[in-house]
Amino acid sequence: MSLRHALLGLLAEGPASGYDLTKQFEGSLMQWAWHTTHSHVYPELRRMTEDELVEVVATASRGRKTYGITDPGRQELRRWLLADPLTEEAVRSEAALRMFLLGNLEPAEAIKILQDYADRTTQRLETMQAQINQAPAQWRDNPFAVGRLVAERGLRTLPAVRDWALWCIEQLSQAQRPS
Amino acid sequence: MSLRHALLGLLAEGPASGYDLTKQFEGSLMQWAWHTTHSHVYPELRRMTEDELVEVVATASRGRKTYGITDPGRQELRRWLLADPLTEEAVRSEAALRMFLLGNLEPAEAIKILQDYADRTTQRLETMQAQINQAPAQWRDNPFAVGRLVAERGLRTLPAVRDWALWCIEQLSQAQRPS
DNA sequence: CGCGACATGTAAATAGTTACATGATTAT
DNA sequence: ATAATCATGTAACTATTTACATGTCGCG
Repeated sequence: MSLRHALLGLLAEGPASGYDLTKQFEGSLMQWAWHTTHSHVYPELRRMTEDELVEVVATASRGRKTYGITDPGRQELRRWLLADPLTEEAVRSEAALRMFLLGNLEPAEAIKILQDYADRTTQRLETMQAQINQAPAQWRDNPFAVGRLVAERGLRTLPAVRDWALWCIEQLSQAQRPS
Repeated sequence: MSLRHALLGLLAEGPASGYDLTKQFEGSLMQWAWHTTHSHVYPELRRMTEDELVEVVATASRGRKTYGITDPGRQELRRWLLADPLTEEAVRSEAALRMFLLGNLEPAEAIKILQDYADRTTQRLETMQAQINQAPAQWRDNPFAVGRLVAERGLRTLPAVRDWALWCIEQLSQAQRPS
């Protein structure tokens, strides 16, 4: 139930509406840590209100409801952040799965997919770098800022991923497919 | 519905039972590409049989049923592997999410979590390296072997992840937390 | 004969996606 | 006025997890 903690974490920075929170997911969170949609966010906020982890602190036009984190909410966030050492991430990546099964294609087909992947990885890296450069120094120079550390993670892992894809292409080009 | 394709991909290598397939997930697939449990595998195999993507090719003692991929199954696997360029992975990583929200803890607490994470990453890298070294050369030297390319991905991304965690620790140690 | 690994399943609950549905406000 | 964006929700479906449940075979 990590959506709940993601929302608590964002609300710990300050009050926000379901709409705002959804936008934050679409911004950076989605790319690096967690993905969701408004259809899941709204009901979850309602349940969290029932559980008294958040509360409606303001209502505005267009039915906008601003939520704030409560004390029990902060406690729960802290509890979760400090909980058991991250038991190893039950990874679920469609990209990795395809890579796993690439041997089922002809070398030329596999190479094309890897090349696309490498290209898109390079683009993603460039976009990230640009985003970081354009961000206010206040965020860029503050390791406590939400998402700052995770952004750096992208800068450091994407090149490794790209190099891996290029290495794969080399291997597949040289190899004769064994029967 | 990638579990279906994961199963097709594994069955493309040769017939196997639900039990065998679950074990394969617990082995390498789980760590890098996809995670599942037998409770999901068995019903999915039944549905895939109904859809004629796989068929029972043998039954043995203890109720063991060996499944084989059918021609439509191979077609579907191929279709999926060649489908639309991997639209960017809707990431969902509890580890990354915690990192995202680490700013909510005291620096010392955050540093401890990052240090644990770095340590576990190092261990994981060592384990992987050992696994690859111990694997038969037949697998190690064949880029078409199932999981061979993905294993290499681990070797190349884990050091970047570890270095990232260490970098974070440095940042947090130096920084004064802004109000 | 008893234990561990083999082997398969179902049921109940939770989580997540996609499609449907509605309406208000703001800028052009 | 009309389009874009703001803003919220529900419904139906699919996927996933956890717990329950059962029984077999081979080895010591």
